[in-house]
Amino acid sequence: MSKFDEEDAFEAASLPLSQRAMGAAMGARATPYLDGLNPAQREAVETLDGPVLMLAGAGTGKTKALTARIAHLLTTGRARPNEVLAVTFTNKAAREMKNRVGALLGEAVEGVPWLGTFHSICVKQLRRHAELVGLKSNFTILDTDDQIRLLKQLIVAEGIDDKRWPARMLAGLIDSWKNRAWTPDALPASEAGAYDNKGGKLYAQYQDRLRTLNACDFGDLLLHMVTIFQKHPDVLEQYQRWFRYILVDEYQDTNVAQYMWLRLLAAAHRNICCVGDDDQSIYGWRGAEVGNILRFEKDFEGAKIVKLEQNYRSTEHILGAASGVIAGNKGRLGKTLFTEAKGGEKVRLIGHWDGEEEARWIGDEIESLQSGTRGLTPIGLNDMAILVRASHQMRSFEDRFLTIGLPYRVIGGPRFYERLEIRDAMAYFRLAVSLDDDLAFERIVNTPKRGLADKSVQIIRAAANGNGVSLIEGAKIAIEANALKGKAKSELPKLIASLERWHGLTRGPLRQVFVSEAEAANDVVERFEYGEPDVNHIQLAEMILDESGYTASYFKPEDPNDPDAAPIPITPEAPGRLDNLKELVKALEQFENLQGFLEHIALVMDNDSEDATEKVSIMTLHAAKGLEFPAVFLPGWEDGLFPSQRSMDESGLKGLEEERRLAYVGITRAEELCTISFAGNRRVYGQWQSALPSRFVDELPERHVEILTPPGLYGHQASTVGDMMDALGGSDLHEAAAKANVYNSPGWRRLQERQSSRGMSQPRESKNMVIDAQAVSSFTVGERVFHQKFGYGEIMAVEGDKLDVSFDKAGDKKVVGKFLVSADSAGDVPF
DNA sequence: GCGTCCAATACTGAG
DNA sequence: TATTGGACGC
Repeated sequence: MSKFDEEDAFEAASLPLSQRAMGAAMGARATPYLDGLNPAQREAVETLDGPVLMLAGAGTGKTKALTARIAHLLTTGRARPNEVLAVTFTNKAAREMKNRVGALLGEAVEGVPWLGTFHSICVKQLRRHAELVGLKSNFTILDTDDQIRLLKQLIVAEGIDDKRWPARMLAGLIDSWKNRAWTPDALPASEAGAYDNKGGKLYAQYQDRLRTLNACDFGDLLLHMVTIFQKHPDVLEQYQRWFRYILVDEYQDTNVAQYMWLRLLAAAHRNICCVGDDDQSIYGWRGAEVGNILRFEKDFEGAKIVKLEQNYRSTEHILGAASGVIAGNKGRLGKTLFTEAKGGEKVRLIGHWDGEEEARWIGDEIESLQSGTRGLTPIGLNDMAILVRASHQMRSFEDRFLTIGLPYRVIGGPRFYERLEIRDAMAYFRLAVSLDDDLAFERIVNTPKRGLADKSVQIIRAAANGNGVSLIEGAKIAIEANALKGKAKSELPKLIASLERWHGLTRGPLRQVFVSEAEAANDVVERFEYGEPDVNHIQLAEMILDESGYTASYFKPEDPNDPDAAPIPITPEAPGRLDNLKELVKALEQFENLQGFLEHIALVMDNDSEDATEKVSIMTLHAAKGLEFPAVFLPGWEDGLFPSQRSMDESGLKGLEEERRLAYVGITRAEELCTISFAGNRRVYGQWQSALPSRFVDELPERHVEILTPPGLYGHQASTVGDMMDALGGSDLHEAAAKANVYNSPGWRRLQERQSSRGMSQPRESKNMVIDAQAVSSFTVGERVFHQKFGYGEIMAVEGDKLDVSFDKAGDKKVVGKFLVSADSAGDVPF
């Protein structure tokens, strides 16, 4: 938003009431957005004054209610668009809400300018008041990577062994302190002692350092605003008058800092409407306090509580399964979701031998759903999603889908701006905008390589520190003092000259402009502004990437003697990096200048590219919150993976309950078809590990679940591996062995137990196909064996189920017996 | 100062 | 297994 819009907004807040009433009269329009709301939703929409807590279960139309509420505020003239503050957690949610408000209101009313994430709104505010916390309004926002580099410098300077005390750990601590709105001086003694007793000290140093760098991290955005509101009541009052109506999405995910920020803003008028679902609180690990939602009534006395309990999203079975799982949690606010939808498919459950098998099966399943075999209506790829617990699970799906040519998109993978080349390019842009951005300077001073490595940087840094100036000024001093040698001596002046030239091109010539009467009254005598620059920011960006030699550094000339020969990439990923840089430059088109762009990148830019082609979505359960799909796959339901071992170790029962909510979120994303799966074995760090099915599997109510049989074994009689291979019609031993052992995995046995206890039909002849456990796991020293991955080998030693095997090709390994097949029983199958 | 090799480490998760 | 960072050699 431009400066002028902001001024407008301030004026709006101070409009006389009579004029507002006039606006209301003129704005008395039809209210079509109220049609189709159920009584609860309608109540939530129409209760405009005073605190409202909307407890909205999954799929109960909460976004609909929220957007209708905004439309209602505006249409009835209660508020002008700039008097409404609407906060979300993710960019995606903000975008969605913007679109929907726009659609409800048509062209009639401009969207709500103060609709955004906590972070983006805080940046806007902090730019206005930066000086109150010792920053300039053009401060830079550091991402996690910058943050860790900076911390590392401080840690090393303190003489701490950063091996034993990693910077990441400190970053995590500081982040959690900021989430709880603890500034260094307010840090409880119990916390300050963390990190080898130096946590508090380093936190203070870090904040000082950020201030001198004119920078802040994500956590600071909120923390600084809370500090400002607390120390400068006049500023707070301004915003309280300004934001007459506040709406908050996903309230269950607010951390203490966000909660304080909201409470301060709403304290005067109390027109705050929070929407949340305690059952979907899945961000405890980053400081979210479910307590915030539980104590809403206490904080805002007389709050109206509206429960949205009718689910419009999922079938009866899906809802039943989700409710069954979440019922295992204690201390819920207690909502009872219901649906009028009847019938539909049960939640499907299937066990697999390993993660690859699971990926294969899901790939096949997606293809058959897509083509509508099995008499079902075809489902488009856009309507299917795979939701995983941890991002590393995505890999097996990507691999598989690439081999079968199934189009997919990964949502929320490594963010666009976190990529190496984007960060490098951004560092150049940051320097062009502000020459004293030391972090950016350090990043690119020797990128591409120009002979300015550690030693030169140390000299520059010493010169800068010694004179209390920025690195670029320090560099100039170092040059003056002739402190540099070799290549550095010639390259550094060139770099500085380029940077200064680019900086000069970010703006036009300085010229005197007219002083308004208002300014004159405030003793402004004269005023200068920069004119239009000679080159626009897009040309400038291209110029920087080109002249710095950055783009060229990814390529080498095919033929050094022929200048026209096509350059060839130095690494295989170079062309991709170049594409990303092009995309970066293209994104610049939407902005007026580099500065505006830099902010957008840091805070908003994600890589959910709106792509026209149909694709299956792959994402984490966290990223899936707020989304819905007709068909959802939930793989990897294994204890340790989901629920995550780490979560349980760190937070015990609390952690387990959060995992359970995550399961609830996952199941409730599905509209029609929900398929849960687990694998008995999975590669972790390249090592095979076996696991039991998730305890959440056992919590699924049986009447809502259908158990599927793994493929390939229907109706065949087989008693040996060889027979089975014949039965499978394949000569692939790997596959046959894998299939056979499905029936040995604990998960499979548990499935079977469940089936037989309910008197359900078992997969035919499965008993016969179970390879005798003894045959699989008892080996003798000297025996020849075969392993899926390592090939043939000889048993050297046996310790319980762990075997030392000397493989012919792969060398000596320790493996678990169940991964081995006796070489004899493997037969003479050719490989 | 730069490149290469080896060892340690990582895989919860968002802005 | 993939990546990364530090030690080491040129």
